[in-house]
Order: sequence, then C-alpha cells, then structure tokens
Amino acid sequence: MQIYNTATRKKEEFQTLEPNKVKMYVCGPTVYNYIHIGNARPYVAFDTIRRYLEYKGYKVDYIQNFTDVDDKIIKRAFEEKTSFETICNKYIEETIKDSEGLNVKAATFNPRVSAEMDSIIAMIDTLITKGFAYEKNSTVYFNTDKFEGYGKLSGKNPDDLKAGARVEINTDKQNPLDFVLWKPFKAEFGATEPRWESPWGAGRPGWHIECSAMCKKYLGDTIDIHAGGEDLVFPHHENEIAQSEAANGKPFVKYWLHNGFINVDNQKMSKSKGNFFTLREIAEKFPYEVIRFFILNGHYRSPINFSAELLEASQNGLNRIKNCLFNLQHLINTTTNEILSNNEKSLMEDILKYKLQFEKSMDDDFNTADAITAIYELVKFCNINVNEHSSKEFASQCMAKIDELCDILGILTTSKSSTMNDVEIQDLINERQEARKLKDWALADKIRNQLTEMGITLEDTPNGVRYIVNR
RNA sequence: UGCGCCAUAGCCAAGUGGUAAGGCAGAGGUCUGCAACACCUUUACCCCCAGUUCAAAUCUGGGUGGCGCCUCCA
Repeated sequence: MQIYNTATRKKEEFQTLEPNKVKMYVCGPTVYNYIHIGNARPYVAFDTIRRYLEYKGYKVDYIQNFTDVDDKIIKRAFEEKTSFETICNKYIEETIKDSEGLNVKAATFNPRVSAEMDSIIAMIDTLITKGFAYEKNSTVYFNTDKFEGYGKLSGKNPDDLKAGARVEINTDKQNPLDFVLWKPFKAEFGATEPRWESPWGAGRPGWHIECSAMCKKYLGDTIDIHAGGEDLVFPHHENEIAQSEAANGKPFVKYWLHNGFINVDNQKMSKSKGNFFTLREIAEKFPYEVIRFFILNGHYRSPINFSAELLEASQNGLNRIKNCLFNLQHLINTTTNEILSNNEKSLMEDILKYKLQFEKSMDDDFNTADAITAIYELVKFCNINVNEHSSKEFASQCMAKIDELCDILGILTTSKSSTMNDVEIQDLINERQEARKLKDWALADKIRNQLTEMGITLEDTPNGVRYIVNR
C-alpha cells in the first residue's frame, strides 16, 4: 500500500510501527460555531482512510481532538454573555451530530484541550528544562533556533522566514519565528475568561502545544499517521514536530497526511468573501450521504470545488448505485430460484475482479475517485447480469459485494433499511395493479401520482412493482 | 526569482512512457399502457512551445493560466 507523505512529498510504502496497528491523530475543529463544508473534508477523508486500514486488518487507534480553548471561543462567549463552556458544549454536540450525519465512525477518543492541562503544562515544563523554551513576562515561547530542522515539514528555510517575518513591536521573542506555548491571563474579555494555574502564572496554552501533548498522552511519542488540512502544514504541524521531538527526543510522526481544500467558485472559502457555508446549511438541501459521496469523488489531496450543481451530479451518481441495490433487494425478495446456475458460477469470478480493482485504487494513496469507478462498473455488471431469471444466491452475492465496497467508503450504509412496510402503501399499489389489469390507465396514473406526492417512487418490473421511499 | 500545488470532453474525474477508465448532463434508440429503473449507441488534436525517446497526456526545460502557504482558516 502506497501512502503520500507530506514530509517527503512522495508516495511511500506503508509500514506501521507495530504490526497490524495504526496510531492515527487527526487535528480537530475549534468549536465556536457549526462546522463548515470545508471542515467536512478531513472528517470524511480521514474516516475513509481509517475504514480502509481497518478493512486491511489494522487496528486503528483514531484520536481527534476538539479545540475548546481558543480566542475565538472566548470572544464568542463574551459577545453572547455566556461561558466558554456553554459555547464549547453546544458546538461539540452539534459537530458530533454533523459527523454522525456524514457517517464518520466515532473516534477512539476525542480529547478536549480544556481537560488536558496537566499534560500540556508538563510538556512545556520539559521543553523549558531541556532548553527549548523560555519564559518572558509570564509568557512561554518555544525557541525555534534551538530546534535543528525547523521547517523540514513545510520545506521552509528559517532564514527566509525570518527575513519575511512581520516586524513585531515590543516583542519579547528572541526570534521572530518563536511561538507561544503559554500565554498569561489578561482578562481581555472580562474576569470570566478561562484560565488555568501553571508554574508561569494563570493563563492558557498556545494552540500548537495542545496537539503535541494530546498526541503523546493518547498515542505515544511516535505515531504512524498525523493528519489535517493542508493549511496546517505551516505553522501548526511544523511547530508540533519541533515541540514533540524536542520534548520526547524521538521522531514524532511517520506519515503526514494533508487534505486539500474545498473551494467555492475556485476560491478559498472565507467569511469575508461571503462564500461561507456551514455543513448544516448544505445538509438542509442535500442528504449528508450525498455530501460524503461528493467529497469522495475527488482525491483527498486535490482541491475540490463546491457548488449545488456538483452536488446534484453526485446525488444522481449515488442514485445509480442505490437503484442497483434496490433492484437487487427486490429480486432477492421475489425470485424463486434458489440454486446458483453454472453460468452464474463463472460470473462470480468477475465480481472478484471489481473488488481487486477497488483495492488497487485504494492501495494507491486512497484513490477514492478511482475506487468509486470500480463500484460503478460492478453496478453495471449487476444491472446487466442480474435479472428476474437469476438465483437468489447470485443476487445476494452481488448485493453483498456492492455493500462491502460501499461500506469501506462509508456510503449507502444507512439508506438500506428505508423500505417502509406500510399497509396503506401496499394497498394503493394493489389497487393500481388491479386498475392496470383492467387497463384503466387514468386510475393507475392517479394512484401513482398520489404515491409520488407521498414521496414514494414506483417502478414496474418483471417481478412485480417495487417502491422506493423518499429518494 | 520566498515555498508549494494544479491544468484531461459541456461539467466532475481516473490514468504518470505504448494509439484516452468511470460518472453527471445532452442526443438517438430498446424496454414500458405511459412512466421510472435499466440497457445499447453517441461526445477529447489530454493549456502552449521546445527537447529526450522507436513511442509522451504521462519524462525534461521554458512559457501561460488558476490556486494555496508564509496571518491560531480544515
């Protein structure tokens, strides 16, 4: 299996630190609002990678934090005249709802920064002891000059960065690139501003140290995969490397994975440009599973564009797979052939071919766009080869294979049970069938329209009528 | 010359040396009482120029265009 590593900018053969085990950390969102469509990408991308790793037999320890200590949160709490805990609890809850909507598997654990102060403070303390950090006016800074290799992840040259650094007035930093590990309580937003006691006075941690500390606590000094949005490469992940390797004296991460952005009108989404969408807003117009499928339609490292048109295209594509599954289910329910025919036995080998095609794509740096093609081709195979003459066994095998592949991608796992067993619906369908027998097309169409109004789509097949709810 | 990514059909998107997968949309057809689903047919001088090679969308160099990072934004 090949995996692209941002640190080397190459695809590398995937080799875990421990056999059959993957330690994976994904940078989570700052919880001061509903997550936006861009946040959905790392959720879906890295969840899919996790699912595939599990499919390949690895046990994955998947840690994703919630950043619940941050200026933006404190500001929002101040504006809304409430506590930062209230804001955080609310949006963590909402984020989990969105995440479940996207069919993202629950993380092994979601640490919250506010609950990890002991480890954060301990790590800062170690950095000071080892001479990688210094305190000035109750603020602790990381000394980037002391860490050899600063810039190795992002490919930046510290001297270039220094030359380009903004002039900071009245700075206490020894070097313009030094960054904050601990900042003192200043009551910018009033006395209720959150703060924790530390050897350097009351205050709160800087952004970067949190992830280093949580990584260490929950996964260890060296982990297999660290993932996040591509914007985090510098400075966030660069700084994490500096902190963790300086404090632990060991390599921090084996594979760095970064997802590309979701753009709107080919531009980065931002509030100031007015092209900002929360996931919740979009989910009102399109089902979550369509959003997930849309995200998987491009490679996770490529930028993708977002628009209603593209989501519609994804929805139509997803319906193609869904129709196939409905069709198979209907055949399984209605066919009386139990035994696999000789022809079907030989076709079974073709099914395996699509599975291998799927795996080959996923083995190549999780190429979901290509993997979806394998599913489409399997769908076409089923549409051609499974019909009212097929055996139950064959239809079931086909369906199971599509299900298996879709499940790896986390799509169409929730919609299968949507067949409503409503007597009223069945009665209407029977009534329409009677009308059709009598060639009373007006009545038949009237009943079909009535069902359409109810959100039921009817499809007449050689094996009787099948209906689909709320497509 | 700060660092980096990208450029394939109307749209999305694979393919990274051997005469261009797949999906969406469109057109025509088959099936159907009519539909729907599905199936069949149909749509590409791979941004430009030069080079390497028997052979390049794929490698090299140079353009052009788009985007990101260098601001606690995934």
